[in-house]
Amino acid sequence: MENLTKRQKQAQETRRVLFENAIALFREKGLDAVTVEEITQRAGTAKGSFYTYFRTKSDIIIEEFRNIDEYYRKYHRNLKRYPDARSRIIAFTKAQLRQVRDDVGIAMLKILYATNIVDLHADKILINPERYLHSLVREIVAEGQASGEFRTDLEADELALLFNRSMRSVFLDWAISGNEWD
Amino acid sequence: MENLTKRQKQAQETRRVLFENAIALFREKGLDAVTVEEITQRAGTAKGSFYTYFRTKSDIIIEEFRNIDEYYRKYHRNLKRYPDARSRIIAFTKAQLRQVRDDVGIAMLKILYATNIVDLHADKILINPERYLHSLVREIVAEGQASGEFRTDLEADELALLFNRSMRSVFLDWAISGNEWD
DNA sequence: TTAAGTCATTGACTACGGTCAACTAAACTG
DNA sequence: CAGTTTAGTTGACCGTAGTCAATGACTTAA
Repeated sequence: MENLTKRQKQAQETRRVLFENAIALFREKGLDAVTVEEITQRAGTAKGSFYTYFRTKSDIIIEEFRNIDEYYRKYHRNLKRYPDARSRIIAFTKAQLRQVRDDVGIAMLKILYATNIVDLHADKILINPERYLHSLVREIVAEGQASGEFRTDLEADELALLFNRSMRSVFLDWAISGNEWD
Repeated sequence: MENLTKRQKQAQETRRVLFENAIALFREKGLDAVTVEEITQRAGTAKGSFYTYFRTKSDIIIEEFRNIDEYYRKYHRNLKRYPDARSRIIAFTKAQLRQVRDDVGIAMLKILYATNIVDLHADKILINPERYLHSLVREIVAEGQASGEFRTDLEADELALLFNRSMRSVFLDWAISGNEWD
């Protein structure tokens, strides 16, 4: 962190300022109501600089979302309190629903799904099995299979994929409808 | 159809010509590579006219998709050949997968999902339970419940919703990934 | 027939996302 | 240290989606 040249430090700082102003503005007014020019003005840079650090306006959202795996890492410890795989997966499901509803929010959810669908070059973070989220679910599933709680006619990987896909479908419906909740 | 004034007939014709040229161009080059100006030029109208009849460029896709319920209406008759609800729902699932893969295509699928998520004012055709698709599935489910093939601890409506949501999640993953298929 | 009213049509215009050649200051090099 | 290279920054510029005030052909009513 400290063996950076003055130039690199400044570049990092520019990036940081752009990112933070962008997030703040998006939270205030939503992605569509914020222009890139507005972001760069508030950050005190030129419009072009934004595109030095981010491919598109919605890249900001993807980047913010990437931080969210942190949440799951923390939550992981919590799970040990539950005695069996069944109650763990239920607790996890509830936590995920709560987290998406309250922390991520519908605006960000919409942008995430839309960007992942439309943008050919975006990193497909929603379906990427490298994500911590996936290995966490896979782990619970494998435990459940070992203890005989879950079916074993499918690989743990595959079962975890199906589980995550189900969650995605719930979020998709929520993103489309824009209200109702269970 | 025939008690229209000359003006109304012409308006309808303008709309038709715009729609057909738009669809043709989208099939040739894809939504993003086609400009609205290009569509209106080929249709022999001014750009503004496009927006008299369609709210946005992608509205065309939504309108085209609405015709697709026709497919399910036709398919419905086909289902009587299958003896029980279980084989019917399996046949229907296969038909739907095939139809989306071959007839709808990934490009249109992407636009459909993205528009339904992003556009607040778009009609939410994907999750609208008024669609023929929904009542078809609901019917098969109800039959299966009556014959004891399917669980009855959930309403037929609810089970049909879950079924359709599952299908959507498969299509969503396909739309995001842009390739692999099972 | 004619005058008033309506509404499809038009294209110049705005606004915004994204590009890129020029600029400049920092970083190397000898 | 001066000369050269590198890379972060800039803002004028481009292309396109979507808007809207003006137009005039069609409709209606008298």
